[in-house]
Formats: sequence, structure tokens, C-alpha cells
Amino acid sequence: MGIKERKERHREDLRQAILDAAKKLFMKHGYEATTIRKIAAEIEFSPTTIYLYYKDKNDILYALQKEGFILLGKSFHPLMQVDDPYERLKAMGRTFIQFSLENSEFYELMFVMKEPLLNLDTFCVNGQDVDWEEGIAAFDFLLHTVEDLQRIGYFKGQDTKIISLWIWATVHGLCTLQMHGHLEHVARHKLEGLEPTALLPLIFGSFVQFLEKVK
Amino acid sequence: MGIKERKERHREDLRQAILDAAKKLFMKHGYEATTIRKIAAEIEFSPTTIYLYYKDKNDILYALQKEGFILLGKSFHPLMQVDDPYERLKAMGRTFIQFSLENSEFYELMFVMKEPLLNLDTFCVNGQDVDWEEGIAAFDFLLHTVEDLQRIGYFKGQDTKIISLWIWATVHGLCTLQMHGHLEHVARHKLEGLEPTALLPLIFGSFVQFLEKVK
DNA sequence: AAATATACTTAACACTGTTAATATTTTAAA
DNA sequence: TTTAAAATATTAACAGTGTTAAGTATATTT
Repeated sequence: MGIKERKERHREDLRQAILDAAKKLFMKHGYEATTIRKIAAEIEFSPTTIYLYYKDKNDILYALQKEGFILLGKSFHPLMQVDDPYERLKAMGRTFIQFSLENSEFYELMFVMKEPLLNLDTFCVNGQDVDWEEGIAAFDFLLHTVEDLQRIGYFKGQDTKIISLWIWATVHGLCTLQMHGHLEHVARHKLEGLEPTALLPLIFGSFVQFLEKVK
Repeated sequence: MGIKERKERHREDLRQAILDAAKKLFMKHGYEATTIRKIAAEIEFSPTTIYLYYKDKNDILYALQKEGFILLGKSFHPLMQVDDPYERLKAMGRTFIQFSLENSEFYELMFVMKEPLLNLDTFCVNGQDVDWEEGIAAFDFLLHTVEDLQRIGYFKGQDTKIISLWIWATVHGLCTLQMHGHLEHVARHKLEGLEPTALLPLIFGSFVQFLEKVK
């Protein structure tokens, strides 16, 4: 049964080639440029061929989103070596922010846009979603770190998950305000003389300083 | 019905009528439904007529965004009567969150989408932007409240603007995570048994509890 | 060799924002 | 009042978008 396997592999190859083309366009020219027709041109196939490998555009976006989470996971990976949970949390925050700035299109796809998740919802109806593992893994890493922090006296008597979600929301809020130009806008109006890129680190610094206080 | 009546409307009226039609579609069927052609159909004019009153679609979105900020301002207005700055801040947070949930399309337009601001950028180049007043006013209200809090012992030695931005980012982060389904998603995976709508208040409560600690 | 299944493409549909050219109406001047 | 000019609105079209139905080669199986 080698022929069938080869065919199957070929099929998977093309599926991957479509995703790679989409990824290339996405990273190079952003979401706007990632159209079905342009992806098709990139792999030198007809636009309709794509629909033989992906249900629709959201299906591709969802696959791209997964790649984004893998990318974020890779950024987090070295931080697992950091023993001190407080230092680890700080580094996680910085890494997360850096990821959002350097891969803003991916970030939008992962945390801002709701389209890719629409696909996921259908999966969730019939039981539990098998996918989205990477996203959950990243959150688990945060959860684990907060747990470690609680073990050494931080967030006494607080619910680990609630605290984790709160931290996530804070950093996510910072990232989106920055990405969407709101921090820069406020800086121009209220913090003249300060370079706009300096604002985010200042706020994040203030946040971690605050965390230290509640030990 | 009313061809003559229609014709009698003067320029500003029609400009407003376009905005009202856009607002109606926007609130009723969301961003997706707010197309030039549908706005035109709503006011019973040709699609191209709209371009005689608004430069492009972003121009309309920007006008809608301003209406959103006025709406948010109205929600904040009663809170100015709250004397205790801590209670005021809490109420502001709750109001902000409530606004984001009840007017999620507006919220997206005001704080998430970057399209409406692209228009603004051109204004900013030649000097300072005359518009966006309502947005700045809302932030000023927060700034003022944090100032009051510092006067009674909160956030000692911290920069008022940085703290305000941090608070904004936190609440904004919570709103977007909720709106985009991430809180619900995590709740399903990590907090089974808890109804998804209960999560946001829990996190917010945990946040204000922390604020109390750093007095 | 004929029938069938697979892989892919062409053509089209129903949309989108936007513009150029055209027609209509209103206003102002001769 | 008639005529020229200006303002206003419309039609038709362009260049895109995601997506689908129908048709065409190619390869596999009978």
C-alpha cells in the first residue's frame, strides 16, 4: 500500500505548501495581503484548488493561528530554565510584549481577531476541542508560574487561575493599546517629550513593581 | 413618500442622515453589515452620493467612533458625583466593562480597530488634532481620579499618568479577552462548572482587591 | 480498453470600496 | 424670463474579495 501512502503524503505536502504560502504572505505583507487568490498565485495553483485542502479562509487562518502559538511557545521555552518564579514571570511579560511587537500580525490573529475561533466553536460543540493545545499550553505555563509564586508568598489566599487571567489581561491590554496606536496617541497628548516606544516598558515596569509589593 | 421632503434636506442634514443610517446598521447588525451600499439604501440615495459627504468609509467610521466616545462619556457622567475616589474608580471600571459588553461593536471601533485612527493621523501631522476630544476627556477623568486616589494615600510616589495607563490597560485587556471569547474558552478548559459570564467580574474583583492593598 | 475516481481549472456569482462620466436639479447672471 | 453656471445625484464601471458549480484533463481500477 505504498502508493496510497505516497498520495496521502503528497496531499499533506500541498496542504502544507498552502499554509507556508499563506504564512509567507502574512508575515511579509500582513493580513490584508493574505487573500485566497494571492496564496494560489504563490503556489502556482488555481484559487479553487485551495478549497480542496481547506474548508474556507477561516480554516487557513486557524491553521496560521496555531503556528503563531507554536512560535510564542518557542519564545517561552528558554524561560522554563528560570528558577526564580518572580524573575520568570517578569521575563514572560517582557517576552510576550516583545512577541506582540515583532509579530503583530500573528498577535492579532491569535488574540484579537475572532474569525479564526469561529471555526473552533464548531469543534467545541461536539464534545471538547482537540486543537488549541498550544494556546492552552502557554496559559498553563503562566498558571504554573503563578503557582510557584504563591508557594513563596505571593498572592496569598488568591485563586491561581483568577490571578493568572488578571496578569494575562493586563499584559494583553498593554500590547493591544500599543499595537493600535493608543499609547502613542496618549503620549503625544499627555506625555510630550517622551518617545512613544518608551511608554510601554514604563507601564510594564510599574506593573511588576506593584506585583512585588503584594508579596 | 416624500421625494420633495427628501430633497428639502440640506447638506448638514444629509450628512447627519448618513451617519444616523450608518449608526443604525452598525448597532443593529454590526460592522459587517455597515457597507456603503447598505447605508445608501437606508437613506434611499445612490451609494456614490455618500462620497459627496464623506471622504471615504473610514471617514464615516471615524465619525461613528466619535459618537461612541460621546456615549461612553455619558455613561461616565453620573460617576462624577461619586466623592470617594476609590469607589469612583471601581464604578468607572464596572461602567467601562458594562459599556464594552453592551456596545461591543462600538467598543471595537473605539479601542480595537485601527482603521478609524488612520484618518486621524493625517490631522495630527499638521499640528495637533482638534478631534478625539471625547476620548481624551474620558482618559482625563481617569487621570483625575487617580490623582484623587494619590491624595489619600494610594500609589505613593508613582507617576499619575503611568498608573492611569496601567489601569486602563488592565480593564481594556479584560474587556477584549471577554469580547473575543478567550475568557469563555479558558473557562471551559480550566474552570469547568463556572458560568462564563461570571469570570470577568471575578477577575475585576480580584484586581480592585489588589488596588486596595497598595494603599 | 472502458469505466471510474481523483485532481485541478474555468467561469461565474454576489459581494466590497471607490471613481469617472453623465444626468439632473438648483442658483445666479444676463 | 432665458441662459449660463454651479451644485447635487446617479449610472456604469473597475478592481478587488470569498466562494461555488460545472467542466476537463489525468491517473487508477475494473
